[in-house]
Amino acid sequence: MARRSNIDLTRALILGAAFEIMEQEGLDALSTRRLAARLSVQGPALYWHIRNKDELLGMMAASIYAEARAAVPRAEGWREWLTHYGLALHEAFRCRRDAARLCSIAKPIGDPREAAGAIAAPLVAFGLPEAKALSYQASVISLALGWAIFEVNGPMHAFLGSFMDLGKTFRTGLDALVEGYSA
Amino acid sequence: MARRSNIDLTRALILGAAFEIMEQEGLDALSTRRLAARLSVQGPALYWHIRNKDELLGMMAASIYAEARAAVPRAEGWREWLTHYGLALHEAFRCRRDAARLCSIAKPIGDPREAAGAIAAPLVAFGLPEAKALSYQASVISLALGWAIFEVNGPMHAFLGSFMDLGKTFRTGLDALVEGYSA
DNA sequence: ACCTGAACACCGTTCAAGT
DNA sequence: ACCTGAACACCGTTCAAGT
Repeated sequence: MARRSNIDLTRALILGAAFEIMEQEGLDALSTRRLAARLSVQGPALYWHIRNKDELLGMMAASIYAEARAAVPRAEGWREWLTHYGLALHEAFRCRRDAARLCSIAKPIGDPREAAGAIAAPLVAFGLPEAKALSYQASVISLALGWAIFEVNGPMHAFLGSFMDLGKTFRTGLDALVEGYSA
Repeated sequence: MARRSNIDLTRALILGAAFEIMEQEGLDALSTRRLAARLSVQGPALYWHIRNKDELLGMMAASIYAEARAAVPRAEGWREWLTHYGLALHEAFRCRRDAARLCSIAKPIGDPREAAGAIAAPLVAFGLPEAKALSYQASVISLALGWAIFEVNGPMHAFLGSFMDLGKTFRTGLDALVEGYSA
């Protein structure tokens, strides 16, 4: 990635650079000063474009959730969709370094009612009432996030990995959860 | 809590003070310098007793898990125990301020094999094989932690709370998970 | 053995000033 | 409109020196 200069900063540019730092050096290395340096700019310059670091983290988390939703393959029923959504989230939290940690500290951005509608939509399309759709998804997200947090925590990963296959065990739990909702 | 002085520092004293700060001022306020100040001592003094801040956080997390395990009432079968364990964890993560955030970043301390045995014991006592016991508990812990992380995140709590009853929805998910394991 | 003082290399954020 | 320089109030950790 060549060093830029004399190019206007934009929120998209900032978001991209933030992901690059998080993936290459980890969430702890994502400081406003380093981020600015990668954009060939001084630290305070960022504050013209973003309110503060929390807003940036919120944007990053929203982008991760959106990507996972988009990665869910076409399903034939809400059970199948929910399972694949859980798998996609779990994958997203693990493939992008520190994504799980990021999503656990990020504050939501945007309008709740709007977001809720968009989140529930795929399940509502299969005939589930919106309240149930949101309830089911909240648990699936929680399970995926909780698992990913442990898997992404280096020493905890080693700890758990010493007596179980993490991927398989997550799948077993996810299947049990979806199965339980069917009953 | 009267200001101490001229009293030897011990790991127990440090742990207690750390919990006080976390509960009263939040995890972000738990810096080594503040912790030392509360113990009427200079920052570097802590490093004689603990290896570093990570070790301290690990001790705190272990203590939270142990407390939740101890809070589970007598059960008549593994399903009942598992459900109450999930509820106790959820409660522990919510009643102690920032406990969920702490547990999601804390690195495990101590010997894995030893810990695994202790963790699995209650379910093994009900006749479950250790591998299953650990698998079931890992998912219950993940679900409780994932939920708690969202509930404990102020803006996220408001966001989710605007369209669901958090406590009830967690309970529904936990029941579905345990039900699913029974099938 | 246990603690202090001083230092190192950082943070997020603010704000006047520059262009 | 957009960015810089300087500053404020912090971090975790190390290490020689004190007692």
